[in-house]
Amino acid sequence: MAEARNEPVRADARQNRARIIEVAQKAFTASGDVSLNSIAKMAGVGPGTLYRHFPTREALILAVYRHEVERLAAYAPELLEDHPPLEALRLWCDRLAYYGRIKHGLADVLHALTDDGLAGETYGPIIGAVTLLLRACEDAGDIRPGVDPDDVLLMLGFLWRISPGEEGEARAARLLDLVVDGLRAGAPNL
Amino acid sequence: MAEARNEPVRADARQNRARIIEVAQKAFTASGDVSLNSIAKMAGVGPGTLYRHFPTREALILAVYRHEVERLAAYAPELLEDHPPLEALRLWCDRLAYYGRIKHGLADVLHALTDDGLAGETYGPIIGAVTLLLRACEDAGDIRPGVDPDDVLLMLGFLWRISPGEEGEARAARLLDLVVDGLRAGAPNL
DNA sequence: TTGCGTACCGGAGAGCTCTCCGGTACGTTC
DNA sequence: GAACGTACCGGAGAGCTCTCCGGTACGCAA
Repeated sequence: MAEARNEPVRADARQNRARIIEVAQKAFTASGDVSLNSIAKMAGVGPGTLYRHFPTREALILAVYRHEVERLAAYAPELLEDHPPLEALRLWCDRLAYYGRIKHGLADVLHALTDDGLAGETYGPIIGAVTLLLRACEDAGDIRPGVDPDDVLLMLGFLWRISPGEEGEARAARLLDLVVDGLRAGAPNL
Repeated sequence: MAEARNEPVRADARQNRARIIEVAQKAFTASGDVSLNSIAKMAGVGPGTLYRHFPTREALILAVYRHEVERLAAYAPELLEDHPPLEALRLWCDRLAYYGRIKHGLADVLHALTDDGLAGETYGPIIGAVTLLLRACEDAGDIRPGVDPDDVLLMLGFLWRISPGEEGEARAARLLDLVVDGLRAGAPNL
């Protein structure tokens, strides 16, 4: 169970690694078939550097994916500091939706990787984030008690199936309103 | 159900296609990561020709695989013409074993393709071949009646797990003797 | 601060994938 | 058998992947 993430020792190496991931994220979401060469150039490093950090294309994609998940999970506590719980929940869902639509573009590549322990690595942090938000909402009395994080994610499953674009944005927002409204404390049913 | 195999119209094109498959088969079984360039060169055609017939590496591998299966299935009736049924069965099993060990080398690549309707395309012809051989043996009274082709293939499953090489050959032959002996008419048990 | 060991950088380059297109020769028609 | 349309060939080449290695500068110790 030793979490063997290969974080470099030297500061410049860590910076390079982070910059590559950042650039790769934008590049990959724009189009799936970007050359690793061009990503290296955009990140201001040589091909050799990129390939030392990420030996294969898959490795880079995986790193981007992991990074996204981590940021998404870390976003929940940040939101709770600056917003009332229910609003934080709603904002977080917006971002989850955005993330879902983005990931949709990478789905082809990602699909080949899901054999690994990727699913667990993904849903763990995400469920943690949802749990945190729900508990805050419950404590504030904003939503009905006893809402299960898993249920929320289940309901939010549709976000993954909305394709990116102008229209998708609007549609996701509309459906999210419905879901969040349904969770509210004053909601009629049940 | 329209079998849309893209057989070329012109004779030279068909020859080229066949030669490429033949060369690719040898090349792939020798090592999985042969360059398509070198295969084209070995087949005496330009890269352009190879890529027109097989747009991607996967397509070529798939074609090789299909070709092998077809030849294996066609081998059964050939054997029955030249040999007594039980001997034919045994010879066919030898070849199945050989094929199984070869395919073992391609397993990595093949694994990614098994999502398609490949399984059906494989086992259909193979089961047909086994059925043919078993019926001939039954008619000749060489084996006990009521042997199911599926059962035979099931028993022969171990062939796929024997790795290629000198030692593997001998081992496969020994185990095959056991199985075929078990099928015989005069066998004691049951 | 200076000096040292080494982790790390990044460009040159070999080799591959895949495309484009002028030329060739196959099959057909008369 | 001769002439024609086109299916097909195959090499040149652009661009990519991945490696190797001399050089750089980071972290550390004194």
